[in-house]
Amino acid sequence: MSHVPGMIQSIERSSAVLRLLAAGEDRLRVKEIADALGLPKSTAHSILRTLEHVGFVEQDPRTARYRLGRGLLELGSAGIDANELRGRALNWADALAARSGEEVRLGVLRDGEVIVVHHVFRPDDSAQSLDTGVRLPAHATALGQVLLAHDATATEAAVAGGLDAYTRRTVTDRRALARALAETRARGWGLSVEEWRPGLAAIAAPVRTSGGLVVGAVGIAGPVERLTDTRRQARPGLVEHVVAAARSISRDVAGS
Amino acid sequence: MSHVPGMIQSIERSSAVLRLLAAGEDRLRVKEIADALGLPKSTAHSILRTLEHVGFVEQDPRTARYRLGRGLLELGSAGIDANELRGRALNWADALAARSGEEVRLGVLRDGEVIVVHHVFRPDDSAQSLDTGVRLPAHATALGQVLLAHDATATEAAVAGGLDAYTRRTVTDRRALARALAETRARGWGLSVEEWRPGLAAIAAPVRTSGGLVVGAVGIAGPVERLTDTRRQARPGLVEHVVAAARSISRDVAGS
DNA sequence: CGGGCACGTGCGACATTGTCGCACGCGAGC
DNA sequence: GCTCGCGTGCGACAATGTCGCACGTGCCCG
Repeated sequence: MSHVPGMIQSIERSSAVLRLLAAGEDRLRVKEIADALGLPKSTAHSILRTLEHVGFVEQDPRTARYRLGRGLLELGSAGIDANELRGRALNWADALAARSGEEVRLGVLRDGEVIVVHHVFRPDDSAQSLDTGVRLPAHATALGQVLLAHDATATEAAVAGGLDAYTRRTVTDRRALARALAETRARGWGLSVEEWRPGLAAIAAPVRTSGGLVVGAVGIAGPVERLTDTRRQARPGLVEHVVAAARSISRDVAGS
Repeated sequence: MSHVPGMIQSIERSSAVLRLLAAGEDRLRVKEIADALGLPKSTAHSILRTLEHVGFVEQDPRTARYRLGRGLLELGSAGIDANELRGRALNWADALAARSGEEVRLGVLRDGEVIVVHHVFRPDDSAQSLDTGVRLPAHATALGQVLLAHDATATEAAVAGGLDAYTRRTVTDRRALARALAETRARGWGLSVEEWRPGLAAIAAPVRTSGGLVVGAVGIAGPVERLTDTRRQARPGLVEHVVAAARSISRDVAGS
């Protein structure tokens, strides 16, 4: 563990810990980190405890292994919060509802659930209730699947907490969820067909910062027969509207 | 400046400095950082000097202002390096060359330039030279513009270092470059028409980690009349191939 | 089932290190 | 030219980081 006189040794050591965790795919234990850096176990533990406290490192309670924390990863994005996200998304969400003819939701991931931070009614006069502030299960909704697709930590927590069934089509199997999330990442948008409510489908796409981090998702929801074709695949025109709206919001967020 | 007993105070302070620099768009001076955190100027300076030494902070020598450093931003990309990126991209790049009928390049941003880490020849028998290892100007190439579009620090450095003209169509104006990069971000791929070499055009798309960070770009290059239509816009079929290849590579990177 | 071992955690003594006042040089503004 | 504000670095010393040790937990093996 190299130290240059005149530099603050404990800060040098903490940066070495962060680099070590970033360099490998495996999570590491206190002992492994201490050995790798040539530090006594107690010293390494003190550093990790502090890094955990400031959010730069996270420890899996089951395995006691450490990895980089969300607080560090978020340093690359300009700390955009839910209020700012809504402010940036307002007009685009209205436009999306008008174009798609469906209701629109904007959501963020908090404590393993989707929080709806903005909701636009379907443009017709049907009976609708305002959803803003509502929490939705991440694994059973298109918004949630888009957000989970780019947040491995939250996905693990969701799987560990159990994947509840809301309909007989809800994805409740860990491997099936992983497949759905991989597909969502690959095509750039998510689809949920009767996983949350019978008869309802939803399409969602990620909102990103200029650094590319996913900080929210925007989507439409409506009856299955309107959102999907006879093979229960998303209708391309609607996908295009959702993806375009997500991009527009992302552009606004990036300019902030 | 809050301190919790039992935590290493100097590490807490260094994390507060990093968060402060991440929170605002402006670079900050020693004095401003010290005042914002309620620390004596000398203490703040010691922390910044160490953070600079470990690469987590950089100081502009002309203005003495500090910003987050590349060493910190690279921690978020899970230490994926150029070799691993090439390994993940090999087969997809071959497939892209076959589908598009054009040559393919995979690039990463290093020291303000694009380094070609992988190059696939055009499937015909025309004369071609291997480009692997070559450095290309970031602002004048589609690969580079995609990478700059997601790296504000590198963009500023490029602008500060001067935007050289390679053809009469190269973007050399700061504002024009910002517009091109915003457009690249918004549509999810980049286009360069005779900006690097007369008669040549290129289309590129970003390769991302599972967290959404852009760690490379993949693209095709060929004669203008083949890559663009009569209005010098990218041909949609080719865009589709490039974007699909970037997604496939991203999926492989995310699974690593 | 019991014992041994490895590990993570936390306490506390004390040596070392981080803190921070001060001085100086530089640049900008008047 | 003078003044002021700032960044930088030196060095005294108080505070803090270091780290050995003890303990509890979980796992493995006989």
